[in-house]
Amino acid sequence: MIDQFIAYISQFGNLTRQQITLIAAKASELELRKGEYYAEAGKVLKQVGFLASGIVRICYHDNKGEEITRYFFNENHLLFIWKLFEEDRTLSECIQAITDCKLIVFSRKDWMDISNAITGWDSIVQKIERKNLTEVLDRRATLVSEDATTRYLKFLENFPTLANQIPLSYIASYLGITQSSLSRIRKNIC
Amino acid sequence: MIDQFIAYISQFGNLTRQQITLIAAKASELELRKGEYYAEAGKVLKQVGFLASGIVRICYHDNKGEEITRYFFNENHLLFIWKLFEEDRTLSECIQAITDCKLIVFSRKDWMDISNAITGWDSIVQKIERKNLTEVLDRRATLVSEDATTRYLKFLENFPTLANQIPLSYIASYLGITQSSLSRIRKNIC
DNA sequence: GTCACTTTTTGCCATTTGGCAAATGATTTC
DNA sequence: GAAATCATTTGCCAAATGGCAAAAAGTGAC
Repeated sequence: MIDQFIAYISQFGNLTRQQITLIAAKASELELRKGEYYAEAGKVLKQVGFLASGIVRICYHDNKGEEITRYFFNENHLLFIWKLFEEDRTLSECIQAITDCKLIVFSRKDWMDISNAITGWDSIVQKIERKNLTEVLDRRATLVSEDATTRYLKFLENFPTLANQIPLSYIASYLGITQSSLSRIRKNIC
Repeated sequence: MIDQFIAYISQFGNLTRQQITLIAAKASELELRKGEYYAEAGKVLKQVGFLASGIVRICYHDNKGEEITRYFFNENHLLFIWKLFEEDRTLSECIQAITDCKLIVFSRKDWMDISNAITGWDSIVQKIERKNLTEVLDRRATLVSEDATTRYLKFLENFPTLANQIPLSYIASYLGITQSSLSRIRKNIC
């Protein structure tokens, strides 16, 4: 599983064998069952997490107490990497496994050790962070100006493997529509 | 005007007098008239721009040819700083002045010279980039699940100084609603 | 297979928002 | 100040979406 993480990182910059050994030594594995939380709103994000397999969602409670899904991540994503190095690391959203998940995690300290030991690490991580943030931004931002059917079609494009794996209620909430509207939209499309 | 830029940067990290002199030497000023474009979709972003005064909007054309406003920036923002260092610097959106604007600009090369000359520069810029991206993301992403009135109220919160300075058509497009809906919403609120 | 449980679909109607065109208001130009 | 132009509001009706509850379909345990 660590190989998968190394392969992911290597897309963004080269690592020597020594460096890989160092990273592997710091890494630990984490499994989450469907429904479990990786991180909770109001708490501080304490570790870097790489999703090796499974699906998580980012969600929050709005002021009416509704639980709203803001985003999905599937395998090969660093979870909320940008949050770990902001001044305020308190989360406003939670991260929940919606299928069984396997992760590689690093404590914040180990991650910083790696950063100090490996020249170019920060630049690699910055590229990943930028890619993740702009991807989330593009996918969410364009939803605003679309009607419900187009939103759903975009969801299918953006997350082609997810549609049959997760409850429709999460998808509806991600799209900002009700579950019954989504159901009707699906009927019209198929 | 360069002082304003230095003050902005200094929020994110300290600079010596020497470093400030270097930055000032590389900076140049740019004025845009209302309606002029700072950058256009399909072209490559060639410079770093700091908006010292005025308002710009980010907009694009959807597949029906509609022009859609995706975001606004007012003074004290680095414009699309994250885009300048992606592999593909081709813009999918344009940046248009919607009031008269004053900017400080740096060519990509000068910016990289500064980066090489000033230790810690990259880390300062990274903080700014992260702050900008997460701010845009938070503001846009939450719109999806709100109704039109709530969207407009959030716009007023997020951009308190903008409401009376820019055409309602831009605001409506930013909110993903029609101009007539926005007009009715405004009537109900006031 | 049956039961209990959860998820998804459907029907009915209310509400919100869109589409279009005309009217009003604001701004600029001469 | 009048004319021309642009921005905003309004009226009318249609279309899209929401709210609620019941029905149907799917899932897992025994």
